[in-house]
This record gives sequence, C-alpha cells and structure tokens, in this order.
Amino acid sequence: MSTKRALTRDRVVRAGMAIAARDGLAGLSMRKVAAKLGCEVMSLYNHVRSKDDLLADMLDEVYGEFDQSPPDTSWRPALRQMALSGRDALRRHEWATELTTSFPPGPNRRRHMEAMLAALAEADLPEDVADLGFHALTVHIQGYTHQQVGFETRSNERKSAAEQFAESLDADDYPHLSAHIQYHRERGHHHDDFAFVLDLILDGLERAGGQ
Amino acid sequence: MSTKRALTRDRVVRAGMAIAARDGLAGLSMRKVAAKLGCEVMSLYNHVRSKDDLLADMLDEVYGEFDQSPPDTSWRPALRQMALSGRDALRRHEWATELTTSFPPGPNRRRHMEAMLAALAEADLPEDVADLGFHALTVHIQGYTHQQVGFETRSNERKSAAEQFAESLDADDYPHLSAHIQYHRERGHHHDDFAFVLDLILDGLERAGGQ
DNA sequence: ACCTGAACACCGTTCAAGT
DNA sequence: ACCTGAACACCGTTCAAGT
Repeated sequence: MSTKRALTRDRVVRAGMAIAARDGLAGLSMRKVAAKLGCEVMSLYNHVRSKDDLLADMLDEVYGEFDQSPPDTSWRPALRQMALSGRDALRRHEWATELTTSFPPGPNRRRHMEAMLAALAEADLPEDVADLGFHALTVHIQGYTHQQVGFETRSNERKSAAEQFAESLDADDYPHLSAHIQYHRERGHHHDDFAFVLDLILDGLERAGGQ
Repeated sequence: MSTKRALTRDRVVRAGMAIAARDGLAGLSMRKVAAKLGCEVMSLYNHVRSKDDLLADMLDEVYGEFDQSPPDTSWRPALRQMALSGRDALRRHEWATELTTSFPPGPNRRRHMEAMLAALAEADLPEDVADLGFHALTVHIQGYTHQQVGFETRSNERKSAAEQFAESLDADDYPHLSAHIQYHRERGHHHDDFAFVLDLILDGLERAGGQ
C-alpha cells in the first residue's frame, strides 16, 4: 500500500485527504492515516502537531484549488468566477465544508479572501456594502455547497434517505412541504441553483453602487 | 447531581442538550449523559437507538423553539419573523448549526419548513422563484448563523483566536484582508448583518413578483 | 419492561526509549 | 532528527444476565 519513503507533512496531509474522501470525516483517524503510510501512529506527530492541525492543513489544501482572480477582469465576473470555482473545489472534497468554520484561515484561504476583497474594492461600493457583500458571498459559497453536499451524500449512503423521508411524509399534514419535495424529485438533482442565487447577490451589489 | 427518577427519552435528550451547551458537540458523550442522569451508559439505549438518534432529537428540539408563522400576517413579515426567531434559537444552542445537514428533518423542523413554504405560497411567486427563495432563506438562517457562531465561540475559547489571527497577518501581503479585519474590530461584534442580508433576499423576492 | 456488568473494537495523545 | 512500543484515558455499542 505504501512505498517506505520518508514521511513528510505533505504526505501526511495527502493521506488524510484520501481517507476523508473514502470514509468521510468521521471515518478519518490518525491510525488509518498511519496505516496508509505504512508507519506507526505516533510517527505522524513528528510532522503534525495534532489531528486538528492536520485537518486545518487539509482544508487549506482545498482552498488552494480555488481559482485566483483572473487579471484584467472587472469585479463582477472576477467574483463570479472565484465563487463558482470555489463551489467546485468544495464539491470535489465533500468533507471540506464541515471544516470551514473550525480553524483560522491558512495561507491559501487568506489569499482567496484577499482576492475577493480586492475585487470588491474595485467595485467602489460603500464600505459597509462591500463588507456585507463579502460575507454574503462567503456564506453562499460555503453554506449553499454544504447544504447541497449534505443532501446529495446522505442520499447516496443509503440509496434513498431522501426517498424514505419523502415517502414517510404525510401530504395532508405537510401539503407545501410535500409539493416542494415532489418539485425537486421531478426536476432531479441536475438543476443547479447556486449560480442563480450568486447572480442575485451580484445584482444586489451592482444596484448598491457598483458599476 | 440527579434525583433517581425514571429514565425517559425526553430526559435523555434534555441531558444531552445540557452537556452540549457546556462542553460543545465534541464534548458530548453517551457516558457523560449517563453520568448526568445517574445511570449506566447502556441504560440510555433503552430510550434512544444510538447517539445519532439522540443528536437528531436534540436538533429537532431546537427547531421547536422557532416561532411559527403568526396568523393574519402577510408573507413578507411572516417570513422575516420566522427567520429572525430561527436565528435566535440557533444562537441559543451553539452546537445546533453543525447538525442541520446531518439528519432528515424531525417533526418540529417539518412544521417550520411547512410554515415557510406556506408563506412563500402566499406571495404568488413563480414556482421556481419560490423554490429559490426557500433555499436562499434556509441557507441564510443556518449558514449565516453557523458562521457567526463559529467566529464568536472560537474567539471565546481562547481569549483571542481572532486577535491572534489578526496580529499574525502581514498587512503588506494581505492589505484588503487586514483592512477588513480592522473594520470588524472597530465596529465590534454588536452590529448584526443578519437582518440586513435577510431584507436583501426578501427585496429580491418582492421584486420577482410578490406583492 | 427496564436496567446493568463485562467485554469488544475502537479513539487521540504522552512519554521514554530506541536508532 | 526521526521513529516506535507501551500505556493512558477515553470512545460507541452488543449481548447476556439480572430484576
């Protein structure tokens, strides 16, 4: 399973990401990481301060996959692309959204925050509007994706956690909720509302003074 | 610590909430719940199928504290009040936001979803706009609060995780990020953007066809 | 019907000992 | 400098035995 190469912080982080991808965050243990690397558990602690330290690094690695703002693009398409690529990166690593509020941002995430704020600064918005926009975009990227991932993977674990819920629901007690679920079942999971709401936020910013 | 009253599912859930409030979700163990109730661990399993089952019930208990839609109110203030009271309930129980994507909704949460959808139905929006509105509001209530709670409690654990981050940040490398943090430090945590963004969403819905 | 002792298969982490 | 064995203080959960 593992050539006996020297242990590195980077190899530990990468092994952690591989296990989280396969077994989820709950299934990630230091012992499994060690097994994957062909070493003993305690060896890991020579390269990583603690499990939390490892998790923080794993998360920042995901932020490293966010697109940087493309140069020579006006603020709106720049923000749009960063948000979409961030959503994609977070979806590639399903375990990541759960960690976004757990640690102070690492270097990659700092760079991403800086790029978002720089784009907002270019929009010449009042300071408080720019601040609101920043948090609205951040919550949208992380929160919306978190919700979507949670729904999709729960559906996969058991073929039909969502189906079971849908069927257990009494349409007489919850008419609107039943109709809502029916709507989503008919439309399938293919439709993606992320970009739609993203554009609503950007519309709001533009209306608030950007140009 | 505990009169030797008969064990109930409700007493188990309430004990779980008390421990989560004190020690956080990570500090909640079945053994601690048992200790608080003055019984052995295994006794709990007579009233609760598993730890996950307990967590799902704890979460639904929080949704029980969401305001129901007040009767005879038009859709916009109704949605607004439900969102604000939901935010308050989730903030009262800091551990709750982390669980919102983990389980299918229990009865209290179903009632809340039904009430939100009913209010949206009254707005006479196109079906897809109503659907977008529902998810935008849901993500806002859970996601925004999750982020806010995460930031605030991380700041409390160590007097200054946020302060430390702020000071470790090189203003030359991250000028906008530094300014952003400075902005929040000056304004303090008292200002609350939740309602502001909430109104932006409601504005968007109103513009999209509600009246 | 409800409770519980013992046991199983796990955790993260420390520390002293090895090389 | 890096690795590791043994150990500590925990986990959730099963199962058979008690009342």
